[in-house]
Amino acid sequence: MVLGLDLAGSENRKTGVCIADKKVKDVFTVKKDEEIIKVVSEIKNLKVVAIDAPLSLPKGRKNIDEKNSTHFRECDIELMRMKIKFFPITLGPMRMLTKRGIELKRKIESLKNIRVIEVFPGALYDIFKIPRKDKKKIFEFFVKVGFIAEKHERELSQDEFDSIACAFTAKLFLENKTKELGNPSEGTLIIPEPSLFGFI
DNA sequence: CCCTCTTTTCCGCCCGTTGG
DNA sequence: CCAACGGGCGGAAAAGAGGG
Repeated sequence: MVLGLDLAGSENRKTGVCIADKKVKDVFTVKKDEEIIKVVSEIKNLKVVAIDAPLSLPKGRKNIDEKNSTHFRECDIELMRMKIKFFPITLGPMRMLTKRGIELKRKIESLKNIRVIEVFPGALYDIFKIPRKDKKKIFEFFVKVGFIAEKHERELSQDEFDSIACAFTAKLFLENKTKELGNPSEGTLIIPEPSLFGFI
């Protein structure tokens, strides 16, 4: 099983959660870290947790709040070179999200031996040429690749779609269909193998 | 629920200047 | 006279706060 999390920066906002293996089993939202930990601990045979949030700091930056000119990790620079747009981790609310992501990764890894990876739905959408905010197109893509059923009883939110994108990236990761950006000693970002476009 | 403002950074584009 | 370089400006990216 894999778990996709579209992490919010604050516990007052909704975090998208997607539980899947070959297909999506459940999609919902939660708010507190405590609830996320509960979900993680209850899933049997959980292999990978894929989180949409920065899970590391650039080398040369000890603290996220420190004001210095280091704003990017190697994986961020590689993303930039691929012309995939994203917000720097030092931008306003992103600082909060980064702190929460790093802390959550630590909590999950201390819980049991689960691989926690950083992912980015925006990169998945760009690689597969789906408009990032077009829920209809995103839904159609996941139906086409056989990850979700054609009918869903409820309209899903953007947070939930993003969590599905995280879970899908985790599934590709287990199938060795992903690319690891950056340096493992600093922290890496897992994205779908770009050459998959058109073959999936 | 929705909208608007703010945050940081880089890229792309246009225009002006400069040097060959 | 024209190409090449560079500076300035606008836009885009994710998310929270605050107000409707």
